[in-house]
Amino acid sequence: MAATMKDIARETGLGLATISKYFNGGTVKENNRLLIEAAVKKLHYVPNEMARSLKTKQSRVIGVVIPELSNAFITSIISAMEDILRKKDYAIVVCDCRSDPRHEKEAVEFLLHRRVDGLINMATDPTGRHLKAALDADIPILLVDRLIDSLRGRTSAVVIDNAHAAGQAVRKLTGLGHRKIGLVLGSPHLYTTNCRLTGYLDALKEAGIVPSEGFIRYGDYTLDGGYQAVQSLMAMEDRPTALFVTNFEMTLGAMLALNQGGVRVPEDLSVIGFDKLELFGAIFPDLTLIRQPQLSIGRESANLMLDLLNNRDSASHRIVTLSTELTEGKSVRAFTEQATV
Amino acid sequence: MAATMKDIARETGLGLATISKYFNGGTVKENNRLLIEAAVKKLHYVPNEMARSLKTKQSRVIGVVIPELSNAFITSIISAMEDILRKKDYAIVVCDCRSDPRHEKEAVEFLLHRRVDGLINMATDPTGRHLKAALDADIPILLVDRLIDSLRGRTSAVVIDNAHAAGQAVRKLTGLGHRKIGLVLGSPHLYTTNCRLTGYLDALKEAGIVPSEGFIRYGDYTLDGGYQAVQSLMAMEDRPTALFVTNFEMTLGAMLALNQGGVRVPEDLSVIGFDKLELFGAIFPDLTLIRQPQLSIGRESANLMLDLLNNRDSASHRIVTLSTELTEGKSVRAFTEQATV
DNA sequence: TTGAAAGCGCTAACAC
DNA sequence: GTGTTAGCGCTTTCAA
Repeated sequence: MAATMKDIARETGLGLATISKYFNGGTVKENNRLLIEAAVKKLHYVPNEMARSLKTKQSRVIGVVIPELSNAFITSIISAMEDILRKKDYAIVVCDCRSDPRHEKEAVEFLLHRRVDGLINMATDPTGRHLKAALDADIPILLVDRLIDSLRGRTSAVVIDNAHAAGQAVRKLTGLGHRKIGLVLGSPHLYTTNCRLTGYLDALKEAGIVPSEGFIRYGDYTLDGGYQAVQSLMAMEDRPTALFVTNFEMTLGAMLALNQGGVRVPEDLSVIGFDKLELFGAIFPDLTLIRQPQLSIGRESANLMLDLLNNRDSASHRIVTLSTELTEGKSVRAFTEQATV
Repeated sequence: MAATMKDIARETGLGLATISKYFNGGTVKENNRLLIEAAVKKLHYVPNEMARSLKTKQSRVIGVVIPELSNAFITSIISAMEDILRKKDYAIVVCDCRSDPRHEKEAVEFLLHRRVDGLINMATDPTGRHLKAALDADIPILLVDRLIDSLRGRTSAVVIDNAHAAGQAVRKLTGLGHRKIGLVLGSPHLYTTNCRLTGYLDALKEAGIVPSEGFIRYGDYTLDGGYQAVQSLMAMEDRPTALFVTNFEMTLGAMLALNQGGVRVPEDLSVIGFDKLELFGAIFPDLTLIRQPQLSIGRESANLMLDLLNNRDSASHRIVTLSTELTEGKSVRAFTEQATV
């Protein structure tokens, strides 16, 4: 059905090689150029990228495996990546593995069959087993947001400085005199969870505060999890005077729990949230929060991948660490005795 | 580098065809099966989907062109689609055109080069010009959420009954005695905007109410647009007693404007919103709203596309219209004189 | 500048 | 059941 280069060769009376050269930016006699262009129009010729890929051994496709597509943090990163990659004529095929390691592994294999030139992964499986096949295939792998210990040196990565981010928040709070600081973390064992916990503990230590297990909750990075965590935190007899919540959804959940529980922010409780996504600003405009640079994460990832693709030989794996920012709002105030009433 | 079928043929001493048959589910002698499997393991053989595509003239890729990836309504549809498509071994490559018709056209061409087997499009360009090339290429096209008049009969589609949806909302309101009903629409000329407007007008007519231009606002389907629209609506001297907002983001914006403006819902104003997305339920749990079945939209789309792919011959284009649901909340009450104070 | 020809990795007749 | 072979649409030497 569809016209091929052969068709346009016949139509123009030229050889295949000439047509090919024309499409690849080679020099062709003016006259022949016109001929070719006319034939292309006439026959609705569309180059077949698959055939080309077979020959060049480059699919110009990057596989992207993520835990969840319906997550604003993730989609904003992907948008930024796609922008850059598509400009370089790379397509991305996104696989949402629903935070299921089994699906994740299948997704990687699926993409490998399709001969993606590279793989970008926001890993669900912290062991990195799902990437074994990709490692074998020797294509560049880029981890985003979450590092995998066992793969150190074998992949590149773009992450934020999680420990520092948590430290920023907690130091802000201790600086204001708070000593009982609640922490709402994501699922245990997740890379970001651990890092943020470390940052929290370090900052407390700095301030000479002995951490209390009771102030630490795991909220699964979900709205509901954050809601529950904060409810239980507020139900303590000796409850925290300040709170640091470590992702977007949980911060939302936390605020809802506080609103519903009649806890005033910052009068009764100082709160620092996480991730300034669009919706957020609108809903809780005055929240103090730690902002991750999603745009930069996406851009850096795309550029790093492009780099990796162009320097296949060198084992040039890098870890890019982006820093976060503390956005001042009005949800934090200095600790005073009365505040805890 | 990567092993090919030839390699595993050599390794096993079998013929190419046998290997191929093995991979395509043909019957192979038990002994040879074992041989092949061993060789696959040993050589890390991974089938090359591109070569296969070249031969079979099927890429098993569906292109998806959407206006915006960072939109929860859209991503929830895509997730549902991907689930089904991937089970049938189809990949989707998603292109986010940022609501820009030029990008949209480029995206379609980009996908056509890659020889996608089908195209799913939530159209930005209402003229449908961007799909011309795809029509020429004679691949199945499926419109989602937005119909394109000029393409009637040449594409399939999955949409909701927009007019009915708006009617449901407005009838609810008129049934409760409201006669001054504000309407916040998306961008003018968009398919859904028009349909929803029609539904609104029809329902008013039914109730014997003469529509007032002043009660109709265009909010661009954005949070900000909704916010502005509602602010201006509330600033009217003779303001509406009820409000229907026609998408998720704008409903959010509307609620924020109302909260900030000190307008009580439903005491001062009855409100019906749109799209029950996860976050929403948590933030405004008691909102009465029109719910679109995103999951079904995604599933129907995937299944319809699969169908189209399998019945290439028949001109079996269909439009599937899904219905919406009115979810009762507490943001609506009967009109009383005092209410408008 | 142009053309002929080989081959990328696979499938699908067809013959054995 | 299995092997031989001819392409799929393109790129890329190599000669002309």
